[in-house]
Amino acid sequence: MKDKIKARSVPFSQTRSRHASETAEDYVEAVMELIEEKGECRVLDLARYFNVSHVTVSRIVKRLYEEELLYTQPYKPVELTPKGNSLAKKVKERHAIVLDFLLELGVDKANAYIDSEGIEHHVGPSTLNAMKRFLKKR
Amino acid sequence: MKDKIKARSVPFSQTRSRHASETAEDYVEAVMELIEEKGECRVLDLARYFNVSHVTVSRIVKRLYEEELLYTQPYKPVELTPKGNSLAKKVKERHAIVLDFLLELGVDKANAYIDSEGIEHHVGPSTLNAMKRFLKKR
DNA sequence: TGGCAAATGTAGCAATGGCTACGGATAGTG
DNA sequence: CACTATCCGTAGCCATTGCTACATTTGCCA
Ligand SMILES: [Mn+2]
Ligand SMILES: [Mn+2]
Ligand SMILES: [Mn+2]
Ligand SMILES: [Mn+2]
Repeated sequence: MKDKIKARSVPFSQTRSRHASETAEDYVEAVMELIEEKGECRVLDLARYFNVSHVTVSRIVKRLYEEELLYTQPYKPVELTPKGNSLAKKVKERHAIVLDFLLELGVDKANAYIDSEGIEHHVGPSTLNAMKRFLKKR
Repeated sequence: MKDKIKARSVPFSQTRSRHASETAEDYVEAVMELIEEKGECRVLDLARYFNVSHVTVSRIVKRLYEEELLYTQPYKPVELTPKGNSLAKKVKERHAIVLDFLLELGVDKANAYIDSEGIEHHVGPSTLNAMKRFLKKR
C-alpha cells in the first residue's frame, strides 16, 4: 500500500524535474531559431520572442551561461555553446514531431502551435516514439 | 513582420498561464481521489501523494482556500468547495482521456502515467477533442 | 488520564521567474 | 565629433514552490 502511494508520486516528481529544464530548452531553441532568421540573437529579440521583459531574459541568459549552454558578453549577441547547440537540435526535433503529431491528429494550426509549446517538455522517449510511429503510418 | 513575432510569443504566454493553474488542478484532483480512497484527505496524505514536504502542502492549501477551491481548518482534513469539486471533475476527466490516449497510442503504462501528468495541463479543448475522436475510432 | 507519537503549523531560507525604475553603453546620424 | 535613440545591465520588489528546524496540537493507549 505504501509502495502504491510512493509509486503514485513518481509522475509528479518527474513533472517537476521536467519543468526545471523547460526554460533552458525553450531558450536554446529560441537562440538557434533567431540566429537562423536574423543572423544574431540579442537579448531584446528573446524578450520579444517570449513576451517577457529584457530583465527576465538577461537574468536567465546569465544562468544558462553558468550552465554552459550559452555564450554571453555584455552588450553582445547571445550564442550557443556546443552543449547548447546539441540540446537545441534535440529539442527542436522533438518539438517538431509533437507539432506535426497534433496537426496530423486533427488539431487546428493555432491550437497545435500553442499546445505543442507546453506538451513538448513532457514527452519522454517512449511517447515520442509512439508519436513517430503514428506519423509514419500516415 | 512584427505581427509574426508577436504571434510567435502567444504559445509561451499561454504556457505560462497554464503552469500558473497547474498546482490548483493537481491539488483538487488529489483531494478528490484521496477522499474517495480513504474517506478523508489530510495534509500529510497530500505530501506523500506529491512527494513534497507537509510545509509545502500546507502553504498551498492555504492559497487554494483563499481561491475558494478548498475548505481547510487547523488540524482538520481538507475538503473540496463546490468550485473545487467542479474543477476536480473537469480535470480528472481530462486527465483520464489523456492517459487513455497515450495508452491507446502504444505508450507503456509507466511512461503513460508519467507523461500524462504533465501533458494534461497543456491540452486545450481542441486537442482534447482530437484525442476523444482518436479514442472513439478504436 | 497522563504522556507520547504523529500530525500540523510557523519561522525563515533559497531558487526561479515575473515586473518597474533607473543608469550606462553602443551605434548610427547629422 | 557630438547627439540621440536603442539596447542592456543593475537594483530591488513580488509570487511561487521547494526545504529544514522548531513549536504546537491532537488523539490514542497504557
Ligand atoms: Mn519549443
Ligand atoms: Mn516549450
Ligand atoms: Mn498533473
Ligand atoms: Mn508543463
